[in-house]
Amino acid sequence: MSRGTVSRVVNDEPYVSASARIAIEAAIEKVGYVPNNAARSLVMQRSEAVGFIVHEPHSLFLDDPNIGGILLGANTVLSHSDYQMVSLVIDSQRDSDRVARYLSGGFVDGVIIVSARREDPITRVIEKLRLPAAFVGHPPEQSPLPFVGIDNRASARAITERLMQTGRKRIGMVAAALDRDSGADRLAGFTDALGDRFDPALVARVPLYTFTDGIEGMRTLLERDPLIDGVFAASDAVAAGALEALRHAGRSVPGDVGIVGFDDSSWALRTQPHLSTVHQPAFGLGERAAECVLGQLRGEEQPADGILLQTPIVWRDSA
Amino acid sequence: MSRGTVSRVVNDEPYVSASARIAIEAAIEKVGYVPNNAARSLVMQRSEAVGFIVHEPHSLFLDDPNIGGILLGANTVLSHSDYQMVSLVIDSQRDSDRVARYLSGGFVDGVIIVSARREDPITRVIEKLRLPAAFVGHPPEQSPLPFVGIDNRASARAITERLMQTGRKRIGMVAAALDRDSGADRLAGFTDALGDRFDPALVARVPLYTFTDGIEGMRTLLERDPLIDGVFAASDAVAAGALEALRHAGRSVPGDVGIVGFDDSSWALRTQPHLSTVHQPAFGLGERAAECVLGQLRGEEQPADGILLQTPIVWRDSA
DNA sequence: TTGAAAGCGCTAACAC
DNA sequence: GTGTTAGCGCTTTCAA
Repeated sequence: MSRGTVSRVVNDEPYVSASARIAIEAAIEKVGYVPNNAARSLVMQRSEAVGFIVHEPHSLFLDDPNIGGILLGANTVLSHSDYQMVSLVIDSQRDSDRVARYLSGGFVDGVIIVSARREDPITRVIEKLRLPAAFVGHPPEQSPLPFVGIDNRASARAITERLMQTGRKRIGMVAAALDRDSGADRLAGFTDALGDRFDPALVARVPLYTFTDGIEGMRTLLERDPLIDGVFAASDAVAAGALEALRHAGRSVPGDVGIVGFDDSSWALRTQPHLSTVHQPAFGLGERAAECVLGQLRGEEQPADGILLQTPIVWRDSA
Repeated sequence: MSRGTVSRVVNDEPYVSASARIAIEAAIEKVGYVPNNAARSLVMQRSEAVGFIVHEPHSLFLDDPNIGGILLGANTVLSHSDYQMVSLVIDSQRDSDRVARYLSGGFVDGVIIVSARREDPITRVIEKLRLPAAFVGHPPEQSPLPFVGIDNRASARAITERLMQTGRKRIGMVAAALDRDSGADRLAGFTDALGDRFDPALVARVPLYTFTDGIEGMRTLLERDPLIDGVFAASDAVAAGALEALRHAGRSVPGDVGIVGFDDSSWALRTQPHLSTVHQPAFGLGERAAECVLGQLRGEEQPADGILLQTPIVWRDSA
């Protein structure tokens, strides 16, 4: 039998006689033949795989409750269209360069990027290759690449307003990750909501969306104003940390202090009391990003502005 | 210039004149040339990539604090040797088949598997291809493949004994995931430690290592014996759930009840009080698994028995 | 319905 | 030092 006929059998194509098909299938079984995808993707010029790139520092990767949801959402959609999701973790410069090479190589037909950095070689490579892509969160500035995200500013504003409606007088914020769009936008939304009542002294700035930074930030706030009675924490993890600090300081929640978070992650139900927070649709973000890449792969034009998903407020017991 | 010379330049090989090198580099820049890895890996017969396969149901994937650590540990080692880690998530039969095809394709030179299932097509493919592999946790039965893990049984026994030493009289366990080796082994270790004092009625069985199952299990235990004063929870997440149930029941910890967990995950420091638990070296497991695969890639023979890592007890405030 | 042949983009061996 | 050539394992015409 010739290579051509075998290829037809393997790919379930027509124009193969039943006898030949059976003979070849038997032979495949006997020899333990497995097709080589590298060769196939070389000639087909596609790999049927989509990259999922996570660019987070160690500590954050472990702490971030959204990444898992985004990943699962993306995988669900990709899997449904029979694409293999391959996720690539970047946590060093070396990783970054290697992933850039990997993408260049035709190992993936498209890519989903979670939390890209400015000046990332990855972004340049994607633009140069014209690789179908979708960013989750904000795309790098000036980049014409499509993205799916949430409106951090409006969401932060909405939950802060809700907190104000509970009658709190001195409302502060533990602002985190101000070097990133999400962090800066959440602070902006907080400022929007407070308007004239905004007091810069009641904003504690911490580097990351983590539990420990939450403790730290809340301590600072308590030192600056012991009478503080409302807090917007930049994320649920931060809120959980703040709760811990408050407990140590002997303040009750929501009695003495009302506190709200952001993400509606698994943290929200683990704290005591449960957190009032903004729901972040992690799974949905992953799904939409995957659909966006798949759409481009099919040659459909995508909306240039990006897609923003809804972020309902979930009101529980912490405020 | 010929293809050969260009290839030499791209791969930084000797025997290229300075002038040619410069001319070619300029041309590469000008044309925006990017090498095609699929073609390279076809001729080289290797891809410089190692697969990281996670086979967990949705809910567990999000809740399991170890996976992130294992992943990061593996990536660190792989990255250091300039291998690309590509992680593949399986959460459906369809995923499983597709990953099996992916592995067959020469897209990866080796593979690390976290929590494989028996009768998984993945395992068969790996054996058939003789793909260098390492399992994290227990390998499937009868499989000669190397693995790295911990001694769940001995660790469970050790922490239970420690709990007994605090003078508790009625010690129970919230046992989870008994369909998996880790879950079954932890229960066995608990039984070992108690010896004659073991009372089957004081074991609550729940399906998963989750917070909610922890609540459930603890409730059951409380119903069966309201005077229970010591609990070994099969994981920290389970312990956190148990703590929640205890709080609702008005029991103090460690006053009325002493409780210990397993994993030493981020849960352990988020609960109130902090958990006494068994440290699971997630990062180290990932590192060793990666080293094991890399070793095979270099042609070194690996220990057939598997590697067990140490699991020190971390004693805090919950018991 | 099948076989033969070309070629995907690259590396490696060998000649020049 | 550099060009030439022969594949890597597959799909895809095109002829038979």
